[in-house]
Amino acid sequence: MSEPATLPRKGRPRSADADRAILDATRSALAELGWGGLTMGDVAVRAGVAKTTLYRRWPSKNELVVDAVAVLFDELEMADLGSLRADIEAVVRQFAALLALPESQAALLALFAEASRDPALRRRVREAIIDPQKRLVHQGRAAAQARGELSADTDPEDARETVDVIFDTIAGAVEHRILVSGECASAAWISRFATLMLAALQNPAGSV
Amino acid sequence: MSEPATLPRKGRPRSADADRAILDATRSALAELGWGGLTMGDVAVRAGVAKTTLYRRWPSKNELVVDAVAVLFDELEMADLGSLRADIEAVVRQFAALLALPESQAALLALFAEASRDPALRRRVREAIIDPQKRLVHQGRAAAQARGELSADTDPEDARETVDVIFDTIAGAVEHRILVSGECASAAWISRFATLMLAALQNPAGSV
Amino acid sequence: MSEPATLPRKGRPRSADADRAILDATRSALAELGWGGLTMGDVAVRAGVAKTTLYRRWPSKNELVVDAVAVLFDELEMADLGSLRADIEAVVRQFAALLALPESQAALLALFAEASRDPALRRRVREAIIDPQKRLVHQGRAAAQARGELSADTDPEDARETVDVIFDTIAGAVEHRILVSGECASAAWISRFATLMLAALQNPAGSV
Amino acid sequence: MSEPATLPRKGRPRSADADRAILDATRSALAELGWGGLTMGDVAVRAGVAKTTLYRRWPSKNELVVDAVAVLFDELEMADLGSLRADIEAVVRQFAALLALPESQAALLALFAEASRDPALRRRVREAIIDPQKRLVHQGRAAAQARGELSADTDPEDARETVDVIFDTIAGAVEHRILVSGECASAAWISRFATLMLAALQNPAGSV
DNA sequence: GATTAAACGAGACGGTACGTCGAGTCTTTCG
DNA sequence: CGAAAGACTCGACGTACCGTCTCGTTTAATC
Repeated sequence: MSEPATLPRKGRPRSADADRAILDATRSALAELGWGGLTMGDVAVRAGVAKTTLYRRWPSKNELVVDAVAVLFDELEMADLGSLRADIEAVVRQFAALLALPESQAALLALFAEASRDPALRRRVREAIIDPQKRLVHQGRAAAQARGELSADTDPEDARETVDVIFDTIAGAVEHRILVSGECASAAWISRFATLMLAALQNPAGSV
Repeated sequence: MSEPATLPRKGRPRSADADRAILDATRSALAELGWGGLTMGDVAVRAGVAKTTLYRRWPSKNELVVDAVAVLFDELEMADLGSLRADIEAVVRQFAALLALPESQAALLALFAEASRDPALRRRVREAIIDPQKRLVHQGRAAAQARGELSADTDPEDARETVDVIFDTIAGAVEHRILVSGECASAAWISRFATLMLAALQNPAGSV
Repeated sequence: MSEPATLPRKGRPRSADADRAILDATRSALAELGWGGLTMGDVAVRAGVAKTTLYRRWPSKNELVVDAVAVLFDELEMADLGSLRADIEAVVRQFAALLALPESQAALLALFAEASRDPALRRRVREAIIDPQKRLVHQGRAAAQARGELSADTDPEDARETVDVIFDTIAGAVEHRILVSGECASAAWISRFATLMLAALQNPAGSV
Repeated sequence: MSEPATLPRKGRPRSADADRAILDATRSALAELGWGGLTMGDVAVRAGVAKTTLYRRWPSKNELVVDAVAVLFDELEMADLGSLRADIEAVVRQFAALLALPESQAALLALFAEASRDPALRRRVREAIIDPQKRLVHQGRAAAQARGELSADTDPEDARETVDVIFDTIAGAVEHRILVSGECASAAWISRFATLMLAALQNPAGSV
């Protein structure tokens, strides 16, 4: 959760085992029971830990789930596969697979829902989960520019906002498909979506 | 909840006022307290109605909220403004405004979250809220084709799937922007997004 | 607990069965587990009732136990046995038997202990349990005076205070013997105590 | 707690300051919060001591309170004031004053209550608190016999039992008056009670 | 003066019960 | 019969203490 090298505080130190067991228990309970069925008491039992121990570390279900789920997103990566289309399809496939996991399925939407009322939680979700993924767009664009598939950026500020819109679009489309519609992201859908994005990215002057 | 013209049963008829009062109360409670803070008891009190009355009409919190929120989406419409860009921007603006309302803000995500575990609810949400909006894409494409901005469909099946992807992309981008990121959809963002979509739609063979 | 004939209020009336079951459960739990081992949750389970139902009627363990125990004291009575000694021994024997019951044993002291910090509870205990027993002293004195064993009262105020002291002495001696010392009130002890009291009562001017 | 001259073991010796601070803290916490409100953690904090230190000395709340309270009773003494009445009144006054202290008020009854379920504790309470006070009765009787106010003992066994009953009666009456009824032991009440006891003691043949 | 073993503070730990709250059902009386 | 009122069961909540358990840190007696 934070500074790895905290000076040795007084008293009995917190058990690292407990931390791990709790997060694991949270993920498995989440997958089995969904957000609504997830209870702190149950997580404590699964983790073989007292409820108090759980509350000592996380003030509420929300923060616990953020931490339990955030780690899943760290595995996303942008592998340079030689073409922009291949890269886009790969990252969409990864993201779709992640959202299709039962533990993220229920957790993410509920987390977003809670976050919509709790600015602190929203910040936490964005910092721990959302924003880190923008790096994927940056990496993909840089690779494509190196290959000559995309033109170079002119204005850095403009580039940043472009990245934002592209990220919103890709993330949003997959989220909507998987989480909202509840349909799977088939190869055909991914291909079609990649086609759409390629056209969009390679023809920036489509307007006016 | 349904059959508008049920034959007049025996005994005291159900009060139509109550229905209206309950849905209004649900929406306002939702806006004030969010999904988590919404209680059936509170809705009953706000509506000046007994809890029993409430349960007599809706079997649970979820279905009640679906009905309370669904009506908001009926107001979306695709006005032909003379150009595809204008039409896209207009519909995105409407959708963004809708999602920015406090009562939908909290409700939608929570509804989607519940739906992710409850197939019946998911179907209900899709039928009442999501799918009806695809008509907007159909209307917009038809108008643009009439204007010559887009080429005509060749294969109807292909067209259907294309509409799906486009709908997923537009809806998803706005949802992500507003609900997940929690940022407003500024005029600049909308313009940028419209540019992206125009490029995508008008250059279908962007790949290879 | 209160007016037997409350006008029929609206809503579902409280279940009389529940009241009875709860008080019975309280007494049996008390006898088995003692005050310290008595938990509201356990009482609820034994009574086949939800914890909420229990709290709806009694705000805390204390008041519940007062009500559960008070009824035991209603059975005490002063039977005119023909002599003051016999009457004293009989009432002491009854009181001792009552205090020796496992359910009163633990409950009374704990109740008195709580009452020592809570004036409202103390009043409740006195009104429901203690003071009603003073009637026994009054009855016994009246009978003895009728028999000529005791001289008649001269000053009614003086008589009242005398009754108080006698009551304090008798009740206190038995309480101390049973509850504090934890020894049984054997026939020998009762006889000896009766002798002491007779001497005290029949020689009011023992001092100078 | 015991053996004043334990052989000096190795390692750091226990702090005598801590012992004192803990007992003081216990008494003051008891007076302020009563038995129910007394927590080990709070005592530890008040005493400026770790909870561990506390448990290292006393196995539980009960034993701690016994020790904390017992000392108060050591101050009771029977001063030979020249007449049995004066002696009785003096000792009753002392005892009443002791029971009126807020720290004993709450502690004693709760202690008795606990003891009623825990034979070990009961023994401890009797040995540390109750029985030592019987010496007062012995002393008073001896003095009165020396003065000729009371006849000499004939049978030592009979004398022992007589002392027991007298002690039960005096202690019980004061306990009931102060702890159970919650009324103060006024000079008038003490005088009246002394009269009663004098009559009882000086007319042993009241029966038959 | 160094060693050493126990006492110490701090505080995390597994538990148990607390009293409250919301969901959804059931049982009254009134209109 | 519908509606209002409110009691009902159930189960999770988050808190408070319990008594135990590490930790790292004194502190006196012994070597």
